[in-house]
Amino acid sequence: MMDLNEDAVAHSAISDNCMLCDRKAECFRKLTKTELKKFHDSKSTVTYRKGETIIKQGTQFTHVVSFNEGLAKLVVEGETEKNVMIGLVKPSEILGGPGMFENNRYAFSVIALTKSKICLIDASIFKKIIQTNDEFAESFLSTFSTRYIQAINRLVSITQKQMYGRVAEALLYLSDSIYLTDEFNMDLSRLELAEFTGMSKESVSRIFREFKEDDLISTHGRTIIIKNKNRLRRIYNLC
DNA sequence: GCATTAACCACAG
DNA sequence: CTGTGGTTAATGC
Repeated sequence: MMDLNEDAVAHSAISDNCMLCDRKAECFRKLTKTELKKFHDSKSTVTYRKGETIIKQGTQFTHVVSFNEGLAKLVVEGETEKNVMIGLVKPSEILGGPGMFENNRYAFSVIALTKSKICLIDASIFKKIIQTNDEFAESFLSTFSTRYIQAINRLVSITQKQMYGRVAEALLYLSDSIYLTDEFNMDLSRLELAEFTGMSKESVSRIFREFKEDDLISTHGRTIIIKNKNRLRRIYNLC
């Protein structure tokens, strides 16, 4: 697994050449030179700005996405105006998902939260290599499964936990799985935190205020400092 | 009944 | 977009 600390970022390189690129998703490291060249010859590299839609739910499944730089949210668009956020996406992960084998439509949307760089890979070539290279297939299945489990966990949290537990969960997720530090710049708006926790944005605000009053966290602008992670964990487990 | 949980609304910054 | 206060409805002692 690649980490996000400054050193790693500074020393890793996105290359236009797939063979040299340090940022490609894990499964591509299992490929032979010939296979990798097939991807290289057909891929396109794209940069998205904050707020741009990288994958739109419901559209034709034409490409698999290698997410190589930035931060994005993975959301399911429901019947109402509100989205449900399954989780965040950071480098380097392969994004495709269930639609590729099911109805040939993307099952969710992916939206950039910061400037992001990705590679678009032809889905038919991707599927072909899944059939011929089992190590590649297994590696892909592994990240696929991680998302699947995450989606199930979101479902359980949103239906069974109460608000304090869900906000604590969001903070722990950001700190432990995304930013890998207890002090970070919050890239999610209150509305997006509401999408993640399945709450109203007002309730998110209220609980943030209470967490600040209880000295569990502090904020300076968009910076969040987690001051008492053990108590947050307790709240997550109990509520 | 009364307390708790949490969404919706209105409004100010 | 963010934060607050008031209102309201459902659920649980």
